[in-house]
Amino acid sequence: MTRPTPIRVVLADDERMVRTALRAILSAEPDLEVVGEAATGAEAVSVVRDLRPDVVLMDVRMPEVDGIRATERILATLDEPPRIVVVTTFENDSYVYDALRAGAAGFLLKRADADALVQAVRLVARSDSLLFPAAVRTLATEHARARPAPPAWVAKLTGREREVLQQMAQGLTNAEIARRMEVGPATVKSHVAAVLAKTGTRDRTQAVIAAYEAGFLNGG
Amino acid sequence: MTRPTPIRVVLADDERMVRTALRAILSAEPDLEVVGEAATGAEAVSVVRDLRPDVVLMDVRMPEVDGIRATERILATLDEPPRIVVVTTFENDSYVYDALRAGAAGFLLKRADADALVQAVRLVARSDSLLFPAAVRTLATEHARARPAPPAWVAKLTGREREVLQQMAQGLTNAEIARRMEVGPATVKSHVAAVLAKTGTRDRTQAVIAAYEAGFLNGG
DNA sequence: ATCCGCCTCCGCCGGACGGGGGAGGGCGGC
DNA sequence: GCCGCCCTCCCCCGTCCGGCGGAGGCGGAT
Repeated sequence: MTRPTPIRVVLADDERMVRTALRAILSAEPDLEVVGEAATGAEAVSVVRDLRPDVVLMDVRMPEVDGIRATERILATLDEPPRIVVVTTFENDSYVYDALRAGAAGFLLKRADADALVQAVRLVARSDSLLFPAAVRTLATEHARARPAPPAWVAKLTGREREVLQQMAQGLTNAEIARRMEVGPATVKSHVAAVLAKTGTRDRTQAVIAAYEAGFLNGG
Repeated sequence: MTRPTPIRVVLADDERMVRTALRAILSAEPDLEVVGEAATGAEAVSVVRDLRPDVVLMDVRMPEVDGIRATERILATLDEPPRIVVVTTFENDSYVYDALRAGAAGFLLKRADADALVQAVRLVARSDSLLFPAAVRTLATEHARARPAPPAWVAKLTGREREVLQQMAQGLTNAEIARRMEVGPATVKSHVAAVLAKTGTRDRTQAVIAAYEAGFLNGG
């Protein structure tokens, strides 16, 4: 169960104190060995290239090149890249998502206790697991809807116009919408006309398309 | 470093062999204790309610109530719920996403080795970390476009009909489509009629909606 | 050789749609 | 009080749309 060769770790963080602390924690474990350190992203890339560690603990915030970019570069240029664990201070950091995209094997908070840190390193070193804090659940459940900026017209619609557009997007005719909203067909026509004007579209089909692409629908 | 009370684990899997294997692996560790087992999702909920374990290893596929639903129920009903690790056989399982949504603390593959299993249990037991295999990266980067199975009508459309539907989804009129495709307006009308028939819709707006919801568009 | 599916077009018709212009009432702000 | 916004509804009219039925050509399958 004890492995012959220890897990080789590189630390990348611009603060010396952090590196020292991490080294102290990891060195206490017989199966872990800190083989190198880096204070910038650029340095991290070259150090990793030279030392070929099994795991890298990578701070997100670093001079010159940040941890995310350094991660991308390492994974893109090395044949058998190390597992990279991205480390940050704040949980709600948007870096969580960036780290995922960059190909990081894990994401750790600096406030994680020593125990969790050590186990995280061991885990990523030899399994294909990813390791992320609770924040990713938010991203996943909110469907990570990276809204590309909702078009201006959305705010300009009145309440009734919104309702009408919703129904249009269900494929209903004006008459059907009128029945559902318990108003006259002429009223619906007015609202539809207003929607077309504000969305800059010429017919209901284009308006529905605009609604879809604006992410205007509730539970799309 | 050794904790006074062991981590209490409950196993939920409908196959006895799997439970036995898991129990064997976990029992070999002095700091882990398997306190109960369940063969169905419903049983899992009640067992967990009674025994209050620290960690639950939950199979996705189980009779009566599947692992995902069982997870939801446990997390919804208990005040201090255990960390739940969802276990499955296939990595590309859509269950990965469901597990995230349900609030699972981790996701493990049955082919994971004993070492990874044990460490995963230890990790989730006392940190707020989530643990997921590489599959989540795909979900995250592909923006988790959970295709709900492309409707049958997609395959039934002829080449021309597809083209026409694409243009319809751009908000073009029949005349415009005719010009772009360099055919007569009557031809386009025929294709549109065919599209409406095959999609089971009554007008172009509904057809476009169907196209959007089917993920029919190229780079939507 | 025949059949069938696909693409191409035709005419006719009723209904839905969208543009234009207008009108009355309610409600809040200046 | 008056103005402005919103919601409600009205008429007219031209256009687009979709349903109906039909037709010819072309190519692959049997």
